[in-house]
Parts: sequence; C-alpha cells; structure tokens
Amino acid sequence: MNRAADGAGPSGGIQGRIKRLIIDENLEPGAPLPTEVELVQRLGVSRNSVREALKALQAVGIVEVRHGFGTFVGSMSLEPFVEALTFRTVLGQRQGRQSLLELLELREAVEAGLVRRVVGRIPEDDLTRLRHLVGVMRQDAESPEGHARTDREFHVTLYQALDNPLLSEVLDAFWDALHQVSGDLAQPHRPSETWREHQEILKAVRAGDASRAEDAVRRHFDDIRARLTRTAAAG
Amino acid sequence: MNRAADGAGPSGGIQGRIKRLIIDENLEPGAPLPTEVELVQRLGVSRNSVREALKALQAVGIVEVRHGFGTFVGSMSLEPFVEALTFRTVLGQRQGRQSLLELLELREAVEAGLVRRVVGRIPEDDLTRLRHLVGVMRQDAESPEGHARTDREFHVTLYQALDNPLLSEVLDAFWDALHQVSGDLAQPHRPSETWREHQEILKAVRAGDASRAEDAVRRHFDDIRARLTRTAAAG
DNA sequence: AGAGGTCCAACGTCCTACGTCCTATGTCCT
DNA sequence: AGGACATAGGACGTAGGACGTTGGACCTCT
Repeated sequence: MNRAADGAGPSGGIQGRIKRLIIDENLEPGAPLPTEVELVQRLGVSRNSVREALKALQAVGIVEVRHGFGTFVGSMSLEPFVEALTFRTVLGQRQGRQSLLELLELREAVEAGLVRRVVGRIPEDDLTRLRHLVGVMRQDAESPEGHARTDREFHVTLYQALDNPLLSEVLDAFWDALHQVSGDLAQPHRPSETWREHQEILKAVRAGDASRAEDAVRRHFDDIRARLTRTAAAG
Repeated sequence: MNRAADGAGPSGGIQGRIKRLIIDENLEPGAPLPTEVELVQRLGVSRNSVREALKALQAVGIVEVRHGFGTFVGSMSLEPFVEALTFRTVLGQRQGRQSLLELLELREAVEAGLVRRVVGRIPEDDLTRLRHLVGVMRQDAESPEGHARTDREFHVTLYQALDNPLLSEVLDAFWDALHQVSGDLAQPHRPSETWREHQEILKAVRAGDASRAEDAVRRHFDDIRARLTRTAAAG
C-alpha cells in the first residue's frame, strides 16, 4: 500500500491534488499552472510543501518549472524514466548483476519480435531514408558521436511504420538508456562494421522476409553484445 | 540540453551529487543514506534543497524516505513509471488523443512478437501453472478484482521463460498501466469469455506453433480493444 | 518601429522553529 | 527468562518569513 506514499493518488497528498487539478481543468502540456503562492492558498499548505510536491512531479515529467517565469504542465516524456533506468542499470552492473546484458536483451527480444511485423509495411519514403542512413554509417564509420545519432534514427525509422507513437517512444527510450549506460561503463567503441548489420536488416525487410529480418536483428544485437561484454569486463 | 535541468547529472546539481554518492559508495537498494542533516553538512546546502532533491529522487524510485526513521536507497522499480504513464494516458484520452488505444496496441505489438519466441521454451512447471490459471479464470469469471490478478499472473508467467527479469518487469508495468487506466476511464467490465482466449494462447504455445500463438495473442487483444473502445466512448 | 534598459512577478535558496512518527531501549509484569 | 508495554531520542514533515536570482513584459529613448 505505497500508493499514498509514492505518487499520492487523489487522496490527501499534495501531489495527488495537483495532478487532480490538471485532470479536472483538462490542462494540456505547456499550459500554465497556478503559481506557487496561489497553490499555497488553494491547497492550504506551506510553500515548502507545495515546492516539494512540484519537484516530485517535475521529476517524472508531469510538471515543468521555469525559473522566474512560472510552472507549467510538463511534456510527460519518457526521459525521466530513461534516466532512472540508466542509473539503475549502472548501479546494478557495479553490484555484480548482469543488468547491462538484461537491458540489451530486452531490446533484442522486443525489436526482434517487432521487425517481423514491420516487414512489408514500410513506406517507400522510410525505406529511402533507411538506405541513406546505412550509407551514412558506412561513410563516417569513425565518428562515435555521429554514428550514435545515425544508429538511433535507423531504429526509430525502422519501427515508424507500426504507427504507434507510444511504441516508438518506448523503443527510443530503451535505445537511449542503453546508449547512456554504455557511455558510462564502457569505452567509446569503434563503430567498426555495424553498418553491414543494418544493411542486412534493411535488405531482409525490403525482401519481405520476416524470419530473415528477425535473424538479422538478432545478429546485430549479437555483435553489440560481443562488444559490450568485452569492454564491460573492465568495469 | 536539459540534462542539468532535469535529473541533474553529476554536475553541480544536488540530485546528481546524491546519485553520485550512491554510485561511489556502491550502496545497494535498502542501504541507509546519510540523514538529511548530514547531507546538509556534506553538500553545503540548506535542508530545504536537500529535501527537494530527495523528493525528486524518491519520485523516480532512486531513494526511499521513511518518516521518522531515515532515507534509504530505493528499489528503483518501474512503479513510478507506471504511475506517470497512467496519468499521461488518462490525460491524453481526455484531450481527444487515442492514448488508451496506443497503450493497448503497444502491449499487443510487443507481446505478439514475444510469444513466438517463448513457444517451446516454457518449462513444465510454468505450463502447469498456466493451465491452472486458465481454470481459475473459467471458474470465478464474475469477480472483476480476482480476474485482474489472475490475468496479470498469466501474462507474467507466460513470458517468464524468456529469462529476463527486466523484460518481465517492463511487461508487467505495461499491464499495470493499462489496468489502472482502464479502471480510471471505463466501468469495470465483466470478464466474460476472456478465459477462452487465454486457453487458446496456451494451447498454441503447448503445440509449439509460433504463428498460431501470435494469432491467439492478437485475438486476445482484439477482444480487449473491443471492450475498451465500447466503454471508453462514454469517457 | 526597433533596440535597449528597467521593472517586477515568480521561482530558488536559506534559516529557524515546532510537530509527528518510528525505532530502539529499558522497565515491568508474568 | 521472556514478552508486553512505556518512554526517550533521532529523523523526517510542515510551517513561515526573508532575501537572492531569473526572465519575460513593459516602457523609454532614439
């Protein structure tokens, strides 16, 4: 029964009452919230309590506070979740758990299953874009920074055809978390031959072969796993 | 560049410094953190600031505060994420977006892909348990509360064989979010014939037929979608 | 009309005091 | 001796006030 202790539902909790205020007034992301002082008056608590509640809501993206300007309804992106997952994974890794591997294989399991579905459904524009991205990877295969962004866009674009913005966000969140953890634990790797694996995925998807696409994705993650387990040993 | 504004990495931010403290001292979940007063001294800031930082970290599960006892390293479960996702979905739904449908189809897309993989890998114990759960669903098909818990355990048990605790947690988080949103937006439904769908999934999995299992999962979600779109219209 | 500076509402930090809760310790009873 | 109960202390929770800092809005001057 930590419902009250944590997010504090619509019960007496300050956070819950602010959340309820957003719901009741149907405020969209970006809409202004009452000022801290107004909330103090409305909720009948001290400014300290109001600020702590806002800070907690800000931490999960429900509220956005802009210094000297006001408080607003937040974007509620998955970024706070990514940060927490990153932290948790880094900490777990330091404590002997295989949390990095778990995160990687979470991505593998999900994406390998999804790629089957996306086969044959990718519009021509996206295919063109994917082909272009593979080309970019092949070209500047030496820039770790640029490669990351390209790799990210490839994965995002690949699953765009599933036509589910939330799904895309979630996949991107997992990508981001893995990326950040890798950056914290391992040395920046040489992109090496990664572009080939992406090309294989793209070819299989274009060919309309679901099983081959799934295999290609798994091979891609096999390669990442190899690199990661190699460098993470010196964690 | 909202890294500093949000979680505040190891930069000057108080949150970041507390997170760094956990990492540096390699504290496991449940381990005690310095008291607020000690943190005040260590970090050289006021108690207010310390408390706000702790509140933010608590909101994402990194820290757990127990009234009158102390602050501890949190469990870092996905529960805060579930709550945020729930809130976001409810709010989005009220604002005309199809966020509930998105959440449902996120689960469908992911689980339909995963069930193919789990085919033929479920140990006998789990299969027995799954069969039992289907039986339970069939029996007390009238208790909405009990049915929810059984349904949840079915899905958790089904994907247990993938042997990835993080994946299980994520799937459970999605289940939980959808469940909470449904509770907030729709009337409690009559479990009706859901048990049959679960039985179909189980039979396909036992038969080792990946495609049939995927279809069974999709049919299951089709049914949920039908119920949801029917009752959510009166939101 | 545009560039610049000023004003001020609103958030950020700090300090102090007091209330509340939980645990641990110790006592008393059985 | 062992357990139930009362107590004391530490630690978090809330409150109120004061001052610093920021950034958008408005006004002025050119």
